[in-house]
Amino acid sequence: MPSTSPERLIWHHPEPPGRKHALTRAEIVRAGIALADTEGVSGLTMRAVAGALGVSTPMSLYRYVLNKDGLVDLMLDEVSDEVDVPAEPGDDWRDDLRGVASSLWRMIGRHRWYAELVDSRPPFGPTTMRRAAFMLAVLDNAGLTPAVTYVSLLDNYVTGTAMSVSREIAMLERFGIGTTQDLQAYAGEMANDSLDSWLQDMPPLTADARFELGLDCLLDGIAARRPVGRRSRSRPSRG
Amino acid sequence: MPSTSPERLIWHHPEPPGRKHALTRAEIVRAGIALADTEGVSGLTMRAVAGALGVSTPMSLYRYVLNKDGLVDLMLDEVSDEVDVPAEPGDDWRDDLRGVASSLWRMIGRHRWYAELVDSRPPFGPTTMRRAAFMLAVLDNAGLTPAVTYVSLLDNYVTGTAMSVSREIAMLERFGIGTTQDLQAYAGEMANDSLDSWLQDMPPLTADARFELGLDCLLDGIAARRPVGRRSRSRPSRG
DNA sequence: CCTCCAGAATGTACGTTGTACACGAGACTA
DNA sequence: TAGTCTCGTGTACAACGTACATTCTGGAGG
Repeated sequence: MPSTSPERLIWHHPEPPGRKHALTRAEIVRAGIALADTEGVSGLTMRAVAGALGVSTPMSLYRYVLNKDGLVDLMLDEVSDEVDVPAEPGDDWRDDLRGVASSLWRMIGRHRWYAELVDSRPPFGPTTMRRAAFMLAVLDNAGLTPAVTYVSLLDNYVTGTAMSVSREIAMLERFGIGTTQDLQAYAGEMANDSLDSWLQDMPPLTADARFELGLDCLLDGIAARRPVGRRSRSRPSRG
Repeated sequence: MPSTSPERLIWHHPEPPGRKHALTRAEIVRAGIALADTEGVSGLTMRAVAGALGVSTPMSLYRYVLNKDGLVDLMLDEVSDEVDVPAEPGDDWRDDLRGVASSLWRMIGRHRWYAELVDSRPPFGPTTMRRAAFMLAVLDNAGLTPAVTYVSLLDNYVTGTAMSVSREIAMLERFGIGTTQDLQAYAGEMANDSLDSWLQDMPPLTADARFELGLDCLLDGIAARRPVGRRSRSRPSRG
């Protein structure tokens, strides 16, 4: 149906064979990650990455990473490798899913740009797909279906919550709105002022605690949908 | 703590008093919404909005909407008004929350750019806050705490799921990846090929069905945390 | 050693974006 | 009718991604 020819993805472009003093794809990706960690998404420009590598022009990078989207894809997949994914599902599917989701959550805490960028790119990196495969196996072993939907549900929950936290941080940094009083100032001006009383006892929950709470809610809901009398299901092994 | 002076928000800039042949803030916002509906976020440029209004230069708009972020804030709040928010909580907190979340979901379906933009802006529009106030009242009446956390949880779920769907659509449009076979082609190349067997029975669930499923999971989890023996709680009324 | 050439880095340039600034035309007030 | 305020315009700039042509360089063949 799409009339234009499809865009190219970095996964179809292997790194060019290196010579002596050449740049490396890994080096560029590392520099991009470091830059995004410290300067945020808006600081991640091709010129800045080139500058961080001591290279005078951004055009040098294009040989290695295809284009900026390619660099972003590689960065996303690189930090995805920091997520702990067991080799095999364990005894308790809840523990397995909680573990992966929490590890992803902590990774995003170290790389806040991840949540902002992941939704704009197709999630086809190898480590991302490894995580998905693990979660699918866990759900499948537990007989929880539709497994693909649940994986997407959990992944979206983690990144969505991280986005929400990022927005709160940005609100504080960019608009100076952080305290309950600040919020009341805004709320009082424009909205139903019954909001005030709720904002008064805003949750003292940390971001981590809110994350855990929502994750438990989701897992409860998934558990409630487990077909009765169906403890596990085995997959046909493939050659 | 922030050293730079905080950015200005549109909510502090009332519309300038109009004269005869002047533009209107509402007109500009409508044009922006129409443009984003048809062209997507990338098509939403100040020049394009000006062009759609028959105005020769984008600078004309700046008197009315402060800057592009201001326009986006106004657009977000304008379409938020399409969400059905009852005046008062009803009998069943689940129905109330489901209703608002579903209405928000349908609104985002009509304005896909909403999910992409809402996370980048502080949610201080009047209609957005009205929705939050209603959900807080519902949760509070039902004795479900921490209410603010649950509101954020539900809102994030809706927008996060919409983002996920948007990404799938973009994948189809931009990369030509839509069918199960396409996905397998990518998965097979780079990842654990046990993925293939799961992708084979990818969910025939529609986006709407997936949304409902996840929403029910969340509501189940929230219900499971309701303090026993605590049916409802009344708020002190305020002058 | 020198010569040569592919591979690597550079410099220049273009189109697009948001938006600052100064100007001029039109409409309301006196 | 004269003056002032409001509003739309035109020009311009910095920063972005990146296409293209050019220059540099390091290692192989003589």
